[in-house]
Amino acid sequence: MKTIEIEEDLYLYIAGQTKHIGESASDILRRLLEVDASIQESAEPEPVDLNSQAVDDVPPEQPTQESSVYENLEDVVTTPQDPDFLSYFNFELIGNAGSSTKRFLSLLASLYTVNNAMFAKACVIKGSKREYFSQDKDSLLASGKTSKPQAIPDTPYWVITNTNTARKRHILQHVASEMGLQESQIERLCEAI
Amino acid sequence: MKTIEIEEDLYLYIAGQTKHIGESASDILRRLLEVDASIQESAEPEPVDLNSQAVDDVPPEQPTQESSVYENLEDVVTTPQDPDFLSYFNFELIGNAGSSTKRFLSLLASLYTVNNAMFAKACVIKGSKREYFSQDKDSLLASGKTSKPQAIPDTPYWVITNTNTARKRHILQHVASEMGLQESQIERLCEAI
DNA sequence: GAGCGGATCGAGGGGATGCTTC
DNA sequence: ACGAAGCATCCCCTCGATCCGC
Repeated sequence: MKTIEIEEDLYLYIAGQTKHIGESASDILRRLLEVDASIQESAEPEPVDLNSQAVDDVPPEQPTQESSVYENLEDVVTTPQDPDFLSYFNFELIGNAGSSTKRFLSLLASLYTVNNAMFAKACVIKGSKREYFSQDKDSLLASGKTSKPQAIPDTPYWVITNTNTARKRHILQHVASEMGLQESQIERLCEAI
Repeated sequence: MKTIEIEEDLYLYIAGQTKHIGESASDILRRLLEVDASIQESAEPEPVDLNSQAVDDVPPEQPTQESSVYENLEDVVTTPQDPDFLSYFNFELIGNAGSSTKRFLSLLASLYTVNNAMFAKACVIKGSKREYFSQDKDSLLASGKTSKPQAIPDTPYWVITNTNTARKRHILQHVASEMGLQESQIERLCEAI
C-alpha cells in the first residue's frame, strides 16, 4: 500500500464515484482509470516519484483491509450495511409530521445525516425537465415552473416538492437505492412517507 | 489535502502517467480523470469526452490499408483494431440511461468520439425513404413524416429515432460494421441498446 | 413568489405493432 | 400472391404543474 495526497475536491469526487459499499480507493480508481490488477507490471515510464507531495510511507495506523474511502470522511455516521441502519431513523418523529411533504423532507434529512457523502452521490436525479435536488434553490426554480423547492432540514440541499405522493416515493426510493439500502429497508422508508 | 491509500501497482501506474516534472498526484489524476479544479459535487464522468486521455494511448499503427487513410487525421483517437477498443465505452453509464432510445444515442456518441472520421464515413445509411443520419435536423425531418430526429449528444449529428428497437440495432450494427469493428464487439454494442 | 399540500389531468416521449411498399 | 423490409400510427407510460381543497 502506498499513500498519496490529493486535494479535497478531487477526494470528494473520487469518493462520489463509489459504486459499492466498502469499495476501496484502489477499486474506484481502477474502475475509473480502467486499470485492472493484472496489467500492473505493464512497462510504464519509470516510477517518477509522485513528487514531494506524495507520502511514501504508510503510517500503520490505517486499517488496510477495509480502507473504504469513506472512513476518512469525518462526516460518516454509518453505512447501509449497518444492521442498525434503520435505528438512525426516528420514525416516530417522522410519522408525526403533518403531511407527506414534511415526512418526505425528514426522511431525506435522515438519509443525509446517516451518510452525507453517499447522499451527495445518490441525489443526482432529475425528471424529464426538472432538477430534483440541488444545493441551490434557484437552480431548482429555474428548471421547472412551479416545482416548489424546499430546503431539506439541517442539510445544504433543496428538493422539489410539487409532486404527487407516488413521485415522492419514487424519488426517495431512488436515493435510498443509490445509497445501497436493502430492498426491505427502502420499502420501510417509502411506506413512511 | 486528503490522504488516500492505494495499492502499489496502481501507485506505479499513476506515477507512470506523469507528464511534467513536479506534477502532483492531484494534477495527474485530474488529467486522467478529466476533472478540473472547478468540479461541482454532482459532476459525473462524461462518457464520450475521451479525447484527451485516449490520444496518449493510440497504439502503434496497424499495417492495414484503412488505417493509412486515417492516420494523418488529427482527430483519430483509436481504431477498432485496438484490442482495448471497447474500453472506451462507458457501458455502465450507457446502461443507466432510461430508454433504448437514450442508449442508442449514447452508443452512437461513443462511436463518434472514438473516431469521428470513421464515424462520418460509416453513418451514410438510409432506409427506403428516410434519411437516418444527418448534421441537419431539418433534412431528416424532410425525408420522413414522423421520424423524430434527435441530436446525438456532443456530436454534430442527428439520427432518426422513431423506429422499433430492432431497427435501432440494425442501424448501430451497420455503423459499427462500417467502422470495422469485430463481430463480437458489434454484438456487444447491439446488446447494450 | 409566498398559503400549502398534492391529486388530477394534460403534454410528450418511447417504441411495438400493423400497414405499406417493393 | 407472398414475403421481407421499412415506415409511422397510435397506445402507453412517465412526468409536469395546474388547480382545487383545506
